[in-house]
Amino acid sequence: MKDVAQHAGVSTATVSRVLNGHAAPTPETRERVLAAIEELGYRPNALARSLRTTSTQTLGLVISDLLNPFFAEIARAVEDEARSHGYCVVIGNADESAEQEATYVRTLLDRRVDGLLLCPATDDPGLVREVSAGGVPLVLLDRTVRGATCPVVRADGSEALTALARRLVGAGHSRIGVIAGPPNTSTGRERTDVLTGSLGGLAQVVHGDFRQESGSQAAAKLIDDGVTALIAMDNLMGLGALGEVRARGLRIPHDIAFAVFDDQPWFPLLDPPITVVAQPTVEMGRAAARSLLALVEGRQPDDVRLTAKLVLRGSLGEAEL
Amino acid sequence: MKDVAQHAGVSTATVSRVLNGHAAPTPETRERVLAAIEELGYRPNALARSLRTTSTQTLGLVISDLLNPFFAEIARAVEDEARSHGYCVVIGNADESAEQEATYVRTLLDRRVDGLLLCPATDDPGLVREVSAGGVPLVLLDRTVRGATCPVVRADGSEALTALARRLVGAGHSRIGVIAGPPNTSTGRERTDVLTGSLGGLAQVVHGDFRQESGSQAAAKLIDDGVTALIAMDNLMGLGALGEVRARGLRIPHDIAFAVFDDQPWFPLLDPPITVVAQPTVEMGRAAARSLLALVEGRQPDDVRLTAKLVLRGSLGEAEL
DNA sequence: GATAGGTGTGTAATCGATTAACTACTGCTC
DNA sequence: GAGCAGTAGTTAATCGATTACACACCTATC
Repeated sequence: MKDVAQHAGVSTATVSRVLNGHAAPTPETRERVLAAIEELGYRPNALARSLRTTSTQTLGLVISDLLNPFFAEIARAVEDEARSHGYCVVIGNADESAEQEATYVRTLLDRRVDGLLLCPATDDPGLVREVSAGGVPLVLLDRTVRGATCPVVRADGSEALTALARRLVGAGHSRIGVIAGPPNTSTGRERTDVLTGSLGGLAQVVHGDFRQESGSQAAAKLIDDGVTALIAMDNLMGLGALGEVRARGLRIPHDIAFAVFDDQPWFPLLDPPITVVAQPTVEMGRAAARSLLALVEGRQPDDVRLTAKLVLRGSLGEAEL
Repeated sequence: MKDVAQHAGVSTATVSRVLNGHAAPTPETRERVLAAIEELGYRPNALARSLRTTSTQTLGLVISDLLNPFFAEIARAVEDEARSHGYCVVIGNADESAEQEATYVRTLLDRRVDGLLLCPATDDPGLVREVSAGGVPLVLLDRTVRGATCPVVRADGSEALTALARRLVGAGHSRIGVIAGPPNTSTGRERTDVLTGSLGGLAQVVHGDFRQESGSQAAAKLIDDGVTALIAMDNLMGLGALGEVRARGLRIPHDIAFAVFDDQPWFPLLDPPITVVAQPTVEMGRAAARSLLALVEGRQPDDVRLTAKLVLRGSLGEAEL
């Protein structure tokens, strides 16, 4: 910057003003400065700028698993929305580990992100409190924590799950296997509660960890127990469960009815196509980014609750008639 | 930091020394400083530190599309490897747009990432030159550019593709549809060249853009042209093509043979499971991160060329016998 | 007991921007 | 022509760390 100033025969203050479109400079001075910048190929140092202004134009996003297409899609949407507002997104991968999550959150805070988007790995409010105490804008995404005091953006699957349950019961299923998420995550617990609630005593629950492997194990156990329907509470566990079903040569929906919470582009390609509860992932991501940006700008956004929809495709068999 | 120093009755220099495990401080002083840090909940400002040290402990990763599981997996691997070396990764989404790619690269440079990992959207070397001119360590990933002078990490699919071609020809296919990537990307061109080379005049090529939609369109055109086999050059176009095949009620492999470059966890679940050329994505990501870190540390890593493998699963029909 | 060599800390410059406060100049009014 | 307003640009403090250099003190040595 000093070089540019010298080159243009002005002070660094003037260069800075030109750069930031500030009040003062004469068109003529402006030209000179811009020419010098061009000539020297000068680019301002964002670190120095941020240090001075205490704004990094950066949002942090900590998610559980980038490999999970659900989160990848969310990340993509967040990034899109943020960029359109001139913000960058730094993504942190927590790997469903509370410890790694905390590490990442702290790293991002150390780097002075302007705001933080968090898909908490557990419903323990400790980390959330820590962030709030630091005065950094925080929005929770997809999952919440106990006694959260910050805005939350999530999908509500109750209606869709209730409808799904009603159909299965109506079609005469009496042993229904639920591959649930971890009970210490809000989504894991809530979805399962809704489902078991509307299934009465017909539900048989096995908890997984939102990963493929746990899905196949849970499916194996439930099939051994003689369930006639399987519902996986997230797409990765669904993938695992599907593998197990195939491995045993069971036909969907003839031998077993099947549904997954969370849609994927390849579900319609299966034979039969898989019935799902589809979450509005892109909208969730965008809404979360918008809420966070509002918070960063000093406004107080409301919680956002988008509704998930039941998409019938045939894998439930006669329950869909 | 000043507060901590005051609290511990020392100077900021001493605090800094304690923080960085430097030579000097007495165990006793150390204790006092650490206690003060603890008490005040002090966390150092990474921006200030980076400004001073000119090291951000951050790598930049610019990829074409986070929604493409291939890149998501790579991103994940890069992040993993980087973290294990104490580095953060900032991910930028270029959306297969050269312009957005350039914007992102510049943003990352402005933020003084210690190194940059790039999956170039086109094979135009302009951007790469710009980065190199800035003296920032750069490694290309998956794709290269014309006359690249920096290390490149990629998968070599020639052998697998040649084997695939031989099988199809051997099984008597005489019109083979190739859904190719954009000709202005190195992967798009190379894979197609290898394939058409070994297919002699039997190949019929339609170019897509590595997205699902272009895959279905290309498939439609090729099927209309009467091909008896389809090969998609990336998983998203494969997804699109598969949709088109299904929509027309064609059976694989009976009516049409099918293969995809790039494996996905759900390919084995299709009926029949899809034959693929599997790239070692995780290894690519890790290798790229390692190469970049080597470069950052002043060493000169070699290019890395990992081999992709043909995985036969049944979607080629008699070509697999 | 003066000198040299070590050790542990403090002082202050520095990284590269932003910006409040100030100065210098121009032009206008009475 | 003195006074005032307004404009364009400069000077220097500041953000929060790191670190070269200086300093004070202690111990060995001759």
